[in-house]
Amino acid sequence: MGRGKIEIKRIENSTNRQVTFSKRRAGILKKAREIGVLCDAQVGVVIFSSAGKLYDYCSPKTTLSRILEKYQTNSGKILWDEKHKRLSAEIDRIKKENDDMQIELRHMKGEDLNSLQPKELIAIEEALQNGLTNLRDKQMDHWRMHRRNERMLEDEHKLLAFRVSSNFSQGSFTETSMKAESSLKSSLCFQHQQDAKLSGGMRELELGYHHDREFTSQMPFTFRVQPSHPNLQEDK
Amino acid sequence: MGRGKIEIKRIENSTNRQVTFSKRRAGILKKAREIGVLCDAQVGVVIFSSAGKLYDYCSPKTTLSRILEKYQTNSGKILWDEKHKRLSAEIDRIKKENDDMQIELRHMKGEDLNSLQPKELIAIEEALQNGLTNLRDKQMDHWRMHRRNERMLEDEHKLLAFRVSSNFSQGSFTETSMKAESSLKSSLCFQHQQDAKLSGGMRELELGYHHDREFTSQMPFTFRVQPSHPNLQEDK
DNA sequence: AACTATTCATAAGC
DNA sequence: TGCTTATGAATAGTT
Repeated sequence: MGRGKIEIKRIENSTNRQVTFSKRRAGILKKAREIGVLCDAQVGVVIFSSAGKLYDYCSPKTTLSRILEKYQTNSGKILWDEKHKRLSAEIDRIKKENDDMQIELRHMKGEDLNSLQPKELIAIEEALQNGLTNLRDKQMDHWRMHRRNERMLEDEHKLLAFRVSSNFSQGSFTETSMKAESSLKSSLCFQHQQDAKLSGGMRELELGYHHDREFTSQMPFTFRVQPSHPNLQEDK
Repeated sequence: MGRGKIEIKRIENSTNRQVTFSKRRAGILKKAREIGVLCDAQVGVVIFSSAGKLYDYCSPKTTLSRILEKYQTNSGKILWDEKHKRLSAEIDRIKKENDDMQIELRHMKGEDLNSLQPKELIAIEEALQNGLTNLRDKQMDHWRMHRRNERMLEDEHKLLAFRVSSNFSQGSFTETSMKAESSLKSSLCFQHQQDAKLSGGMRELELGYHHDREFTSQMPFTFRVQPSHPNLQEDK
């Protein structure tokens, strides 16, 4: 389509090649635009001149990224770089891990058990039983800590009550009152408090329990016991 | 360039559009090939029809990947960024899901309970208890199925034994022996077998259990019972 | 799918 | 590069 027919082979004259490139490039991009409009197609074109200059076209309402993404899902060919491969591989890996855990979790909740063999059911039963044992141990720990803390506060309360009363009656601390206090200390399980002070943050943790008024009602009935001092007042 | 000039706008007639698409697509791909040869250019073309079908062209001696890589370094635009971000976001999302499940699973196994509040412990305890209940229901189902199958086989065995013995003693089935068999059938829990036959594939399933010699040893001790006929021989 | 009348793209020349 | 023009290619509408 020109003044003469040309053979389709590399144009050796560089100027000529450059001119032809410009004309044909414009032609292609125009055609690309046209087919997009006429036929409602999505087109992406990337052209590099022999000099390495870039020209491109992409249908409006989309991006090269999106077209290429679609290209990949559609063709199965992978255009992206190593990093993306790694990301995709990781997604696949995590998804699988996820599915496995989901299944295990369902099983632990007693769901979707139909496909399992008796042997597998036993394994799950053991896991549940084991979990329950561990959990109840932990609950027992909590409970003991709570009880110990309660006793400590009781002791402190008695000690303070003693100090206040001797202060009122004598006006100051005497050797006698100190001695009496010391004796009171050892008669109470005061050592608990010393232990707690040594273990730093533990103290706060334990006090935390005391302030949680819901605690007792939350204890499972298995561990709920009668208070040893039914008349002890809660501090307000 | 056809019988008449056309306006560059979407062709409404779908057949027409499809035909035009085919023609022009071929034209573009041909032009792409030609400019590559004539002008020593590198070309990549991706076209999606309105139906979503993919057509593409890429200069020989290269790949779309390489062209697009060059596109990115040359244009500064990063084609993958969008996709990359989405992948990373998805990874984060799945990982979080994963972690949550991991934690839940640990808790269900009675691990890592230290940071939990008593209230949370109770919730887990309930989940475990519930799981155990569901699981044991399922085990009970299995067990019942197994037992039923066992009974059926026992009955069949008795029936066959009866037939064989009357065959030997009388040489053929007499009315008397038929009557006796009928009476034997109703005295046995033969109805079970009839039920099973009605329910198609169930029979195979149940027989499967009988062949699983590990079954009994796998039953949790809670459901393991004494055989009702301790002297019944297993078939070898 | 083929045909063909037309329009379009473009090679060569300036 | 841009413009012109002759010519071959592409293709719209038809069969």
